[in-house]
Amino acid sequence: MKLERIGAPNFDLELTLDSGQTFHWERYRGGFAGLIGDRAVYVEQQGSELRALAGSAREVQRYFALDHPLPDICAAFPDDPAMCAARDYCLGLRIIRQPLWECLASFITSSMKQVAHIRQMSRALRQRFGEQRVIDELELYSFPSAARIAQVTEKDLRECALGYRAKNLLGTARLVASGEADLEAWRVLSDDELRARLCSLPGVGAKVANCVMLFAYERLRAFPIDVWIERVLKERYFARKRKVTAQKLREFCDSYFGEHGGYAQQYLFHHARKTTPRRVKKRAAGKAARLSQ
DNA sequence: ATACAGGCTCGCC
DNA sequence: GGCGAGCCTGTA
Repeated sequence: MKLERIGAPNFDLELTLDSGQTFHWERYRGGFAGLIGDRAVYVEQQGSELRALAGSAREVQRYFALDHPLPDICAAFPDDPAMCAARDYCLGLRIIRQPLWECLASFITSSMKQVAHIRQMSRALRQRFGEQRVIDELELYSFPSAARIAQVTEKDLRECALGYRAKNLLGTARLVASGEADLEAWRVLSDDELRARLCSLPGVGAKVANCVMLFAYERLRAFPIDVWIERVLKERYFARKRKVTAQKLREFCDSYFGEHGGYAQQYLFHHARKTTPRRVKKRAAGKAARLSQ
């Protein structure tokens, strides 16, 4: 393989790909293989450089958001213990720029699923309905377009283990394929208008809409609140409060974390997910089980 | 085995 | 308009 060198200071490839933003990159040789849009890419990290086999270095730079001023963004985080711990843990984690449809579709399938499950569904959809791309000695499959998914049946999607998500994905694919939901045109909308449009799609609520805004539409204020973040916020920012409503959390996040709230969220999220000891989770589950007997 | 996951939606109050 | 239950499936 003949690899191209791409300068990538303040970037950690593995950390970024393992932070729950995207669900299809595979470890390959010393790096990762995946697709950027329709193009197969191999990329590995060597210190502050990437070595890539890709059609275009610009696409790689853009996808991994190497232009984001990461040190400035991190320096502007609120100065509190939870945030500082997350910042130190997540050095080089970037919010990437994904294709709109792929990101939207992936997060529609993510509801009530762990990362491992989401990856399986993504793989099944790609292998059945995507287009094959070969890179080095590896066969990859692109994420099927909305038009392609709009052609298949709910049963086909259920065979990809989507369960009740099949109906939502199909419904949204049809709206996008028909042009009724024009994802590209929505780029010009304000955050609030964009969120409202996204939430009008089947299978998309506030959480999924905020993920798509953050990971595809480059809305760096967007702050998805899932069960992990909710736990972190309640423990670290509302420790003494008894009752914290969803709306209170929402208002707090939007005002406290500010302009780059999405980055703050991703750092808090990843830190919590990777440092919460497994045995604590198990113990909590076991305790609940015993209590219910 | 069986509870539970990185939610959305609908029906009930 | 807030709250709870149901929805599918793979994993621990």
